[in-house]
Amino acid sequence: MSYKTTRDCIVEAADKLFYQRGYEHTSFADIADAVKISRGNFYHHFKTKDEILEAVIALRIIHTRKMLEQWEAEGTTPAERIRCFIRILIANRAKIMLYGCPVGSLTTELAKLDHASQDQANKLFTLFRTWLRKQFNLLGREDADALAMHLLARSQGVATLANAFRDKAFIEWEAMQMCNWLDANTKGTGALRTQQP
Amino acid sequence: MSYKTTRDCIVEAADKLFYQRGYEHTSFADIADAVKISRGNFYHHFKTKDEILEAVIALRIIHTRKMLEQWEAEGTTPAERIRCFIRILIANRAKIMLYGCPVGSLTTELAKLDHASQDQANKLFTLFRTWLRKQFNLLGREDADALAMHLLARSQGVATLANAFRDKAFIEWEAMQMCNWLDANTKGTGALRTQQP
DNA sequence: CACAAATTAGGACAACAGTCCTAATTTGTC
DNA sequence: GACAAATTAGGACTGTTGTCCTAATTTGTG
Repeated sequence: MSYKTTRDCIVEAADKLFYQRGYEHTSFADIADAVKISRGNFYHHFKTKDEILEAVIALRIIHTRKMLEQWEAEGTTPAERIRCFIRILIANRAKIMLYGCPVGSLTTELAKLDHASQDQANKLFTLFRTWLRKQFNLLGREDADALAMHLLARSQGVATLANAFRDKAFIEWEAMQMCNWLDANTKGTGALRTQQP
Repeated sequence: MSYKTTRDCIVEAADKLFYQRGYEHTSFADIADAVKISRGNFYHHFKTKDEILEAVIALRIIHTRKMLEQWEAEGTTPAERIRCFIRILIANRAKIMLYGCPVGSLTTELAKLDHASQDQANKLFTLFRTWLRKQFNLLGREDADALAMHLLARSQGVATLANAFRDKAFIEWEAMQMCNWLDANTKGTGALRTQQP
């Protein structure tokens, strides 16, 4: 079992291409070429391009959930978990410099297209937002949601500028600053260890 | 004199549509409809779509330069001038919620298209970066460029999230936080008045 | 007014997009 | 092995895109 189905291959290829080239600039033919199947076969699995986008977003949501759960397990303190979030900027810096943030660039594009899947794509942001808010809550912060949004915004801005300027050092510098900011906002409450959910 | 030429009308309409719908999602016909001219006339002024983009970017650069010069004149201190920059988030919040930041969303799109005008579009970012760096320099900060990039990144992030969540209060809150951050980084040097350039 | 230049209109053109159909092939089950 | 279901291939179709051509009209100049 667990052989990759054709459908899975399509979604994975579309996921990659939507990230690298954008949704609209990726054609059926592009995806079909990447998976090496015919366009006819394609249509058997997805009736419209919008359906592929939905599947791609659903896949990204699953991956994101999994990642957040892993951070939940890895991080021994809420602050350490939040640092996991900050570190993805470092880990993905090469791709970020080339294509920006997968979440931010998709939501921005769909907003301009006024696309029906806007809300679904925004759920990706909400996943991070809710998760971060939870961590800040565990740290006893009343303004947990504002802090979560603040951190999300900063990482988005870093991705946008790093993409424009192709600046690796900037990503690393700003990630460090975000960790410093986190420490400053964690002082006093940071020693708090949290139970497993 | 100073009647708007057809060319000017085209560039203005394209500027607006590129911002609202994105470059690729805006067609020749869309622009022609907006200006109410025929596609044939269109081609007389611009041989390719890329040429329109170049003209739009050139126009934006001019507008940006003008705006920065105005802030230079308005702001009595570098800190006050930087606050002018922060305040555009507030002033343009309605459009930002609908379409994001004109600079950020364009550079992100062109990066994905691997478009020839990427560098030109990035010049818009560089204009703000250089201007902000200059202000921080006048405040005696050795890390002026890092501070400029930091502020740019934060405003980009705010625009991206405000666009995704359609959250007006978030823009206002974050703009206030940026002003607070500015004050904290201006203390001691802030009283420094600067000469006109 | 005359005449050349610039501008405008309308449509032709090939390329490409997303969509959909039909026939061949493979797969799974009795 | 037989047969139904699922999958795949290849191409047709319709609309749209960017590009380009030609003819008509307007504009400016002597």
